[in-house]
Amino acid sequence: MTATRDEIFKTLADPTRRAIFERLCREGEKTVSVLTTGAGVSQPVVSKHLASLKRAGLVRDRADGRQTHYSADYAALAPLIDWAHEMTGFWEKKFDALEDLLNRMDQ
Amino acid sequence: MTATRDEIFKTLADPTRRAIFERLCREGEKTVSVLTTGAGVSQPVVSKHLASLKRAGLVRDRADGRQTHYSADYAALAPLIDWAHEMTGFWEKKFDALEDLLNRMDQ
DNA sequence: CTCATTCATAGCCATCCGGTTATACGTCAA
DNA sequence: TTGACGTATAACCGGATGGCTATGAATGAG
Repeated sequence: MTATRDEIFKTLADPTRRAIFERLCREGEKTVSVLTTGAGVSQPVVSKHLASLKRAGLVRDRADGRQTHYSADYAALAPLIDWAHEMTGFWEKKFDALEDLLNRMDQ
Repeated sequence: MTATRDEIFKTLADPTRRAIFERLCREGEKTVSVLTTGAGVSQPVVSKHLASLKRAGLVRDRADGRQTHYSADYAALAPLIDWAHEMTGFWEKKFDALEDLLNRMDQ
């Protein structure tokens, strides 16, 4: 369930897979056949990528007769955003420390 | 120079490489030999990862005698953050659209 | 029932990639 | 100059992975 940061990064690293996820984000719920048109790869490949995305918690699937509807799970991006903000946060800390130092030197 | 989003994702996908970047973010500038201690891999591997990070614009290097100092370039994370926010943004738009629809049905 | 449709899985292959050791290159010390 | 040190590169290897085709499984249509 709780996808690791590593899984999320690895899953989004592939351009084809990221494009599928991006399309689900932009256009909402889509079936596999619809996603296959315009994906540039065969249907089995799309299914495999969707399975990866699901494993990483990035998409949900909903069975409906013989077709499966996939949709993006936006909340799954939170760990990625948090990590990035944490990393840039270290920079701000250093900047603050420098500022403090300069202020102290000023006095 | 301007690293593509794909390069950034691919570069950060590897755990070892991401750990090196993370350490540079947390602890600031470090030499290759220092980074090698605790990296869990050999020095050539660290050098190769640093070259990848540099290619993606995630780190800078500074030559100093026979050692090379590497440091994180925090600004390089911006495309990643922007992309993630854009993706979640589509969700908010849909939410707003739903809200609008409900409001209109209410009238 | 029969056949088409939709999707997932299996099996295969080529390529990529992260790891290794060996080595070359440049720099500082003696 | 000689040798030790720090780093980058070369050559190589095994495993992971993204693509394909073929096929199976389940459902809907006729």
